[in-house]
Parts: sequence; structure tokens; C-alpha cells
Amino acid sequence: MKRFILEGVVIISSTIKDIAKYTGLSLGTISKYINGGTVKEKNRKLLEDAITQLDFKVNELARGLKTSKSMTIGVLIPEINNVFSMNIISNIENTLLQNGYSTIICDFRNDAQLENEKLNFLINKMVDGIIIMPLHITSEDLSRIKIPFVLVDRAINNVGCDTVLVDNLGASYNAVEHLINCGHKRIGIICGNKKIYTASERLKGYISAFDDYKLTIDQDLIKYGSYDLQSGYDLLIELININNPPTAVFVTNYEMTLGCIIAINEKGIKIPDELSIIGFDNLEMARIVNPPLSIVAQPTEEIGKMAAEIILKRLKGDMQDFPQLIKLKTDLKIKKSVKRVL
Amino acid sequence: MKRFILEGVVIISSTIKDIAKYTGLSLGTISKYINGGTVKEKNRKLLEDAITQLDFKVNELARGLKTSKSMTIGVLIPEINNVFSMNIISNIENTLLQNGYSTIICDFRNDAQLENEKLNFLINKMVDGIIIMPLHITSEDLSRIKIPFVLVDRAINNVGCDTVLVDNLGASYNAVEHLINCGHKRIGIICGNKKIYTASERLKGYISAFDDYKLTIDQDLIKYGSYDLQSGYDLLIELININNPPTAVFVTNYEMTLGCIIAINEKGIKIPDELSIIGFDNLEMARIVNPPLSIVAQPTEEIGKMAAEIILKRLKGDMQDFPQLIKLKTDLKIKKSVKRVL
DNA sequence: CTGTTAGCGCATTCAA
DNA sequence: TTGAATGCGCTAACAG
Repeated sequence: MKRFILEGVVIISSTIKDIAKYTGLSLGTISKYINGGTVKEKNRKLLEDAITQLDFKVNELARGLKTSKSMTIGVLIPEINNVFSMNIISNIENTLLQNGYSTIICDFRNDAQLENEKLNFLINKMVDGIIIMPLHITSEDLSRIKIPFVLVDRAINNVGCDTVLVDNLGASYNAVEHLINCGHKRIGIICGNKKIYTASERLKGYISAFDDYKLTIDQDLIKYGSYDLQSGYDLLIELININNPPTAVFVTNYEMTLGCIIAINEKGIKIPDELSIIGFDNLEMARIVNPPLSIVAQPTEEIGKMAAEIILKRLKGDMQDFPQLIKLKTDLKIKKSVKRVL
Repeated sequence: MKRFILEGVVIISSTIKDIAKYTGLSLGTISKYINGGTVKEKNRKLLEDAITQLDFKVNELARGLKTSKSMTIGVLIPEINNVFSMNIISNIENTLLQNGYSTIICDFRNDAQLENEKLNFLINKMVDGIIIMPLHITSEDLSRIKIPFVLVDRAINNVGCDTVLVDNLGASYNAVEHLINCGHKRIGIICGNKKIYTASERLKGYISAFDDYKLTIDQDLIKYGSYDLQSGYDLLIELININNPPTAVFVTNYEMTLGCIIAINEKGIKIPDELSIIGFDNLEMARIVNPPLSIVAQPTEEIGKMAAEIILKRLKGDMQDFPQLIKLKTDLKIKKSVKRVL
């Protein structure tokens, strides 16, 4: 038994050696018991007693060194600081913990360099697997990862790996279709940089709906923002100021939706009478806006759970269906921000 | 050099032994170099080369076993899934990472049992320190923690430990004072369960402001909720339906503020003409509400940073000022939800 | 400045 | 079923 002093308190930390001394059993037997092996009933009791008496806890570091498993999963994410990411992380963490894994979170703050640094950090930390929401990362970077990993939210071309994402194209299609069905013909879209996977998919959905309904696309109604609040704000104002403004707008991410709402409030635009709008993500926001906002809601809980489950599966060595591409459906929550026109 | 096969790819993972073979140097020298020690210029080059050639990475598990340091900090939090927590976590993670520590997050979902289980989980994981936003945890539970820890957001009685919180009483006082200064006399408050530290402090601030301004307190105007959306909703409706309803309401947390806004929208109450309101937390929300909501904003970035810094300090063995109590100031953001009356 | 050595705590052979 | 012995990869103490 090792004693040391911390903050003036005597600490006792015991190892299997101490258990061995206490019980007279050998290290092998103890280790076996700890890991669920069968031991003579008498010894089992002896060990149970010893473990509680000495307050024994296995040293996961030592175990990890021996087994080459740290029982931790790294999560690499562009920005922890938004509801979408948080929901996903929360569900990843929960699912993993139920399986004995802990989660190390690395937020790279949308910074390309940090993204790579933190990836290395995680690998160094000997995590057993990594869940990544990629931003700037390339297939080359990914090829350096020698442990199971799964991509979340965004796919990367030419990388054969497990990926969990939502049907962005369909999400967008459904939203635009809804607007069309409500009689809108001039529908603006505020989308993100075409280079971003989700952004380009969402634009495709818009175009696809227009095609299917034989409507002609007016390039003036397609605005490219940068997925942040300010561009949502600016682009909404641009849209309403063009010659023949849209009667409805579809905004393709959360931050830009916020920006649009602020612009709408400031300009005193009446929703849905003067403008119909469909936003993205975050049901909570949709509810406090007046009138409540129709939005495309992403299944964040499922994304998190699925990602965790796939990585757990791979960690068990089950390579079935590799590489697995999971495309989850979004949900169009219809509230009161869309007007039915003739 | 160890070779193994994963997903059909040959993996090479090298240790200092491999470096030793490659360079002809001893383990001691290599270890020293890795840890920033000085070696002969010639050897330095040799090592640099070897390390890149063999793609050497220190095994943090082995290092941790040797040094009894895992270089990870646990964060135990009631709910990861809200803006307040998120901001704090994000800043904790960032500050720690800059100091070489990683962050393991444990979300106990407001569950008393999970709170203890996850605490044990973290301790088992050999984290070097813990940052806790306590909910049900008692001073006894805390006394079992043998490593540095700091409390965040909520203090616990009779526990001498580092704590970072916000001046809740002052926050509340200032908000109520603002309402009083705007001429309001009948001011409702929607607060949380008195047992919760932050809730009772916020109520004290209300009472204190009333006392200082020689206003009499009407118990009908004090409503106790449970910090969730629904109780915010319900209690706002209760408040406006009493005989002599308030002209202003102060809501003391984020979720209840959401509930109030939804109630206000549904009932078609005109803000600020028919009712003045001050909410809590989350500036983002305040901006998208129409009219923009005056709120008490908490310095979440600072809370996270301070908590991380204190634990880093303790980890270095610096016990100066222990136990440290840090009380940060909130910020009353005045927007347009409060009417100035005669 | 460099090399040698011991051992952190555990899991895992292999014998018994 | 149990025990003894070995080593995971690294750091730290010491001797050179």
C-alpha cells in the first residue's frame, strides 16, 4: 500500500500487489478475478472483502499499457459551441460511456491548423478510435489515421470510411417543395460556401425541387453566405432588396437563420404575410420566434448514437459492411412562418 | 518495431527502443531528449531524424503509468446540452489543451445517481483533476476525491475547496434595481427551487433590492419554478393572471426565460408596453426575440477559463490562497424589453 | 552529456 | 483453478 500526502490529507492508493498481500493470493488470480474470471467461492469472498477494505481501483493506465487499449474515444469537432454539435457530442458521450468508453473532446475552432494538431494530439493520447466532423481535413490526413474512425455530418470524397450524415439534399428538397406546394414560385435560398459538403448538397436539393416542379431558377435568388450570423443578416437584406424579391426564403443553417431573423425584426418585415421563411436546426429557437418558425430539424441524437455505435462495432473488430454510409432523414417541422399563397 | 495489421493495412508503431536501435543511443538519452533535455547537437539531429523516420510518438499511457499523471482533467456537468454549459466547457477545454491537458467530459443528465457514478468513473480513469458543476453531490462525496478539484457555478456549504461562480445575488439585484429605476413597483420574479444555490442567491438579490429601495415584497409576485421551460411558461401565465398583476417580470434562468417568451407570444402580450421583462443567459436568444430582450449575461468564457486555470495551478502544486473563491460579475445587457414608466 | 538499471500496475503466458 | 514469471513503454536515479 502506497501512502502519500496531498493537500495535507493522507491518501491511500492500493494496487493488486496490496490485494495479494492482504489475501495471500497471487497476482494472476487477482487479475483474473478482476476481469471476470472464475475463482473459488472462498477466494471470491476474500477478494471482494480485500477490494472494499483497501478501496482498490484498477489503474486504467497500467491496464491500457498492457492491453494497448485506452478505452477512450476522441471526438474532433469544428466547434463545440453550438447546439448542433453539442447534441451530437452529448449522445456520443452517453452511448460510449454505457460501453465503458470515455470521450475526449477536441474543439478545433474552425481552424485548419488546429484541426490537424488536435488530430495528432488525439492519436498521441492513444485513443482507441476517433469520431470526426471534418472541415478542412483531407483524405491524405485521414489516411494517416491507423485506428478506427468515423466521419460525422460531412462526407469526404475518395475516402472509404464509415460516415454518418443526414440526407442534406432531401432535407433541402422537402423544404423547398413545401414552399412550392404552398404556392410560392420565387423562392430565395441562402446557402453556404459550395466547397462545404453540406452546403452544396443543400443547394442541390433546392435545384432538384425546382427542376421537378418545372420552375425556372433565378440566380439572383441564390445567395452564398459563410454559414455565420452576419452573412445571414446581410443576405436576407440583399434578397428583399432585389428588383423582383422572393416571396419565400429558405435558410440553410442555424447561424444564418439567426441572422435572418434579426434582419427581419429590425426591418419590421411581417412573417409570413410579407415573407415566408424556413430555417434550419434548433427547434428551441424556432419556438421562441414570433410567429414560430418552420424549420428543418436534424436528428442530432441519432447522429451521435449511430456514430458511437459504429465505432464501437469497429472496435470489436466487426468490419461488416465497411465502409458504412448512414444517411439519416431530417424532419421538416411546420410552424407558422410560411404563408399559403394562390 | 512492432508491425500489426488493421483494416488490411500494415501499421508500424515504434517505441523508444526502436529509436535506440536506430540511433545507437540509450533509452535514457532518448527519454531525456523527448522531455526537453539537452543532448549533443549531433545526437539531437540523429534523434530528430529517427523520430520522423520511424514516426515515433510517445505512448502517453506508459508515460502516465510511470509518472502517475494522465494529463487529463475530468469535467463533470449536469447537462452538456445547453448554451451555458457548452460555453464553459468549450473554454475549459481550450485552456487545458494549451497546457497539454485533455478534457474528459461527463454529462450526468441531472441524475443524482449518474452524478456519483460518473464521478467514480473519472477517478478510475486516473484523471489528474476534476472540474465539477455540482447538483446533488454532497460535501461527503467530495471528501472522497483525493485529487485537486474545483467547483463551478455552484458552491457547496461546508466544503473548503476552490470555487468559481458568478455573483448571483448581485446579478439579480442589478436587474431588479434596473426595473425599479425604470419606475416599476410591482415586479414579479420567477426563480428556481430554493435548495439550488444559484436560485436562492438570485432570490436574495431580489429581496435585497426591494429592501434597499423601501419597497414592500408581495409574496404573490414570487414564483418558484424548476428551472425548466415548462415552469417558465406556467408561472408567467400565473403571474399575469393574479389580481394585481406585475408590470415587470424578472426570470432567473435560461430555460424559464424561453418558457416565458413562448407564453408571451402565445398570449399576444405586448412587450414592453403591457409587460416589461428581463431574462437570463444567452445573448443569442435575446437578439432574435422581438423586441430584443434585456438579459443578465453570465461571463461563461471567464468561468471556464478561471476554473481551468485554478486547477492547472493546483496541479502544479501551487496551493496559494486555497481554498479560492472566485466570484465573477454578470453583465446586465439592456435591450428593449423594459418600459420606463412614471 | 550519456548509459544502465529498476520498476510504475497490470494482464498473460505457461506450469503446476 | 492457481502461481510464478515476463514485459507493455516509459521515466528517473544513479553512475560513468
